[in-house]
Amino acid sequence: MPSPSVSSRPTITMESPTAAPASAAVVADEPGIGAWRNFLTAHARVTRRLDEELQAAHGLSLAEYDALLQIAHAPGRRVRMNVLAERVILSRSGITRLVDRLEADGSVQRIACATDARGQEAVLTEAGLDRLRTAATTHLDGVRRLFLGRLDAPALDSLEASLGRVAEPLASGTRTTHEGCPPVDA
Amino acid sequence: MPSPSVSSRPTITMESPTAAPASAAVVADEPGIGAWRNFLTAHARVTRRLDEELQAAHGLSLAEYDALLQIAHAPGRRVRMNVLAERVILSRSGITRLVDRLEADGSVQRIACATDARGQEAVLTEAGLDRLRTAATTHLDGVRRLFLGRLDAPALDSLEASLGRVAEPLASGTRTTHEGCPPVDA
DNA sequence: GTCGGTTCGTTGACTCTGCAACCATATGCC
DNA sequence: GGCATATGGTTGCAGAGTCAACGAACCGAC
Repeated sequence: MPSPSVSSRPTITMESPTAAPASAAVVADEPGIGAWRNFLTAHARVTRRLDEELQAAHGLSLAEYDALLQIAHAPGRRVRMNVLAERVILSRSGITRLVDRLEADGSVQRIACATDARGQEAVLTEAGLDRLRTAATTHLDGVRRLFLGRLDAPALDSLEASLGRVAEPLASGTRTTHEGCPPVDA
Repeated sequence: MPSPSVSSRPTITMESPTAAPASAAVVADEPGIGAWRNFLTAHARVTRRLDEELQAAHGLSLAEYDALLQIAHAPGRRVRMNVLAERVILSRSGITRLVDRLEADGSVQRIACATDARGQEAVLTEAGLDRLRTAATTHLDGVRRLFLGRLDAPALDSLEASLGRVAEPLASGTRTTHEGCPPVDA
């Protein structure tokens, strides 16, 4: 996995009034900053751990796992590269390469889109589904242990609502593209 | 910046009882999973945006900003590489390289640790402090706009508490190393 | 002392990601 | 139909991160 990075909290303070050249301090103790920092820290630590576990047990990165999951959820188990990129939150080139890897190991197959000649779809293979299923037990176990298990129901609800409010407005431009190509089979 | 990746939510379901080879579905609608997904999505989207802004306006990545901030906070504005890595949540080699970059642009200087000959400390230069200060306005503005501004005080408190509980237990081994080398100057 | 095991920071090799450029196709307008 | 523009996916390249291996220094037992 890439890597996190935790930040924030500046403001200006004087170290010592008549101090040497090393003068002003930089820290903001604005209210809410604690939440922000914990947000960053929690994310960095938890995802790092989950990624390690997933990698060790199944040779999958979190991003790859997520991609498999997204495809599995899609109707017909196929998704346009386009849409997949947006869901996994990766650039288009990033998705191209990620799907390359998944295709190389047989978890996914690329097919041309029936209605748009420039389109490609990633479809989950049986092998990919198996892979996802077994990986899921590891992953879910980790999520429960490291995240869900630390929080009670009200906290989870509150978290979901709050973070939903944060995430929503940043949804990338209104998607016009349909998630897959039209019904192909019966 | 690296990159996120959002995941989760498996379970097994049959698509259609007597369906073809493409059989089981994978999705878990375990309670709490919504919170987890929003957590991942919110983080991915917000940090991506903040990173872009910081990069565009000041040529700093979020990780670099964070490192500068951590150093600025430390007493004497110097921190052992060691400790810095842990705070920024980067591997040791990652920190070595990040500090390389900051040193190259004059924001930081490396000095030998007085009490431990194998140690190095990163110290903030005046230029680095300026850089941090100007970047801070951009960054803080972004954090307020994209994160803090979406949440009211109780939500922030709850978030801070919840995510604190998540992050805490994952703190890396009890740090014995002191954050900097002993008092060097007056 | 000194010897074995650790810890510190750096380096080399590699992986993953994004950006910009690219070609192919789609779409709207004339 | 024919052209200008936008969109979809891939590719070259560069940036940033990890892991494993390394030398140097520390630390404790003997």
